[in-house]
This record gives sequence, C-alpha cells and structure tokens, in this order.
Amino acid sequence: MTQHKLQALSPAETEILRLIWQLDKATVQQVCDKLPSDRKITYATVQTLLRRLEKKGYIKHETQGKAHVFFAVVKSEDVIKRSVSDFLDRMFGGDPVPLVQYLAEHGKIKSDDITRLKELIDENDS
Amino acid sequence: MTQHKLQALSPAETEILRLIWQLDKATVQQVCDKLPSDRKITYATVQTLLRRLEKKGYIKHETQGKAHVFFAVVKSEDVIKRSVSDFLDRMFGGDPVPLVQYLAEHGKIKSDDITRLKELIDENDS
DNA sequence: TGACAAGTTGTACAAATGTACGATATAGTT
DNA sequence: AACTATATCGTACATTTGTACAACTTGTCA
Repeated sequence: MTQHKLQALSPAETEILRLIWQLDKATVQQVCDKLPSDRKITYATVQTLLRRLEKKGYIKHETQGKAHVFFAVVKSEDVIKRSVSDFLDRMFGGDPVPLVQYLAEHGKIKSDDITRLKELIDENDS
Repeated sequence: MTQHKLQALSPAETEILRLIWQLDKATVQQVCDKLPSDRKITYATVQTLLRRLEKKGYIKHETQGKAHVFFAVVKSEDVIKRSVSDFLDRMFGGDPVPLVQYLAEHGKIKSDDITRLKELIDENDS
C-alpha cells in the first residue's frame, strides 16, 4: 500500500491525465498536440492542469533540456476504478448493469463486442 | 424539440436529480430520506441543490401545503446519454468497450448479465 | 555571444461547487 | 388566536475549476 488518499480529479484534469497515460511520457507541447482538434484550450491552460495534477500527486516530471517531461505516478487502473465507481454511484446508484444496458441499447457497443467480452470473461474467470 | 442547451450538472446535483427521477415527485424531506445513510449532508444543502437544479431547468416544483414538491422536467434518458458520453470521452477517449471490459474484469458485471444483455440486443436490433 | 524561440513561473480572476446558517413565513394543532 | 414544527428564502463563504496572460529564463543556432 503506497497510495494514500489522492485529491479528487476534476474533469479537465482527468482529460489530461488520460493523455499522459496514453503518451507514457510527455511535454506540455505533446499533450497539446494529442488533444482532439475541437478541444480549444491554450498551451498555458494545459500547463496549469499539469501543474495541478502534479501538486495533487498524480504525475511527476523530470527536466529535459528546458522542458518538463511529465509522467504518471498512479496506475490508470486505480484511478479508473475510483472514477467509474463514483460515476456509477452518482448516475445509477452503483448498479453497473443499467449502464451497460444503456450502452447496448444506444448502439455504443455491438453484439459482437459483447460476444468477445463474454469469451474474455469466461476464459479469465473460470 | 423542446429542449435547449441545459447547463451542465455538477456531481452533487446529478446525485440529487437521480433521486428525483427515482421518487418521481418529492419534497426536500423525501429526497433527504432517500439519501444513503452514509451521505452526510444537511437538509439545507439538499434544498440548495434542488433550487439550483430548478434554476438550471432540470426540475420544477409545485406547492403542496407549505412544502415544495419537485419533479423532473427532463428525461433521464437524455441526461444519462450526455453524462455517459462525457464520462466516456474524458476517461476512455470515447470508446465504450474498455469501460465494459473494465466492468467485466472487475467483477462488476457477471457473465450471466452479459448473456442476458446480448439476447436483449439481438432481439431488439435485428 | 547575442538574439530568438520555446519553456516555465507567478499570478489572476470569474464562475461554479459544496456546504450551510439565520430569518422569515405558514399550515395545522390546541 | 397563539404556538409550534416545518418550510422556504436570502445569503454567505471557502474551495475548486477552467482558463489564460505577462514576465522571466534558458537552450540553441547563426
């Protein structure tokens, strides 16, 4: 047990942290580049969010040339777990089935996806 | 098209709105009673959240005796849709499959649930 | 070695959020 | 009619959040 109570993530911070996981290591610039093009947000803002993520203990940085290279120091697993759990509580009172059902009904996931998932579960958990 | 752009819901507001849907119609008191017992939050706070939900256009109220009876004026469908979508974007870059996979891997949903869901989809969408 | 481009740092600031108190109004009971 | 329990209303207030500018710093290339 290394991990104590991390401060909550704001939505914008979550968005950025996800990109850090995705990139593994990244400068402010690289994070900016990874943002979807419709996400209008300045370099300075991304920088602030990274600073806050660091202060909250989700990431750290090392210096490379004049730039900071940020990297996560929390496992995405753990953060996702908490986030999903919170979301589920808030939106569905904690029951995940309605969520999946919702996803299914709205074509977010297809029958095939589900088949594959079921296989995955049955393997992994028998 | 009756529905314009509703202001975003905060987590706490979402939590309360869900209870309103659940109760169909409810006074502040009834919402308080419906809260999980570990959720320490005063009557006054619930009241404020309901007021804000009303100002944001998610609920309305009628007066009954001296109390206000609140009820939703937005379909849960629509709100859930947007919320799930936002959450998915932030956390998984919009791809729902990893979410479901996560739920599966962490025993949140069971193989049986999935089988049932698949049936549901195949029926409903063939 | 000096200028420039690209970084970081300090700081700001309005709005939203979570939380709640105190004052006032009122339905219902005695 | 007075009292009381219960509501609402107005207001508050510390934090967090989203967003970003201006100033200072420093590799790097000519």
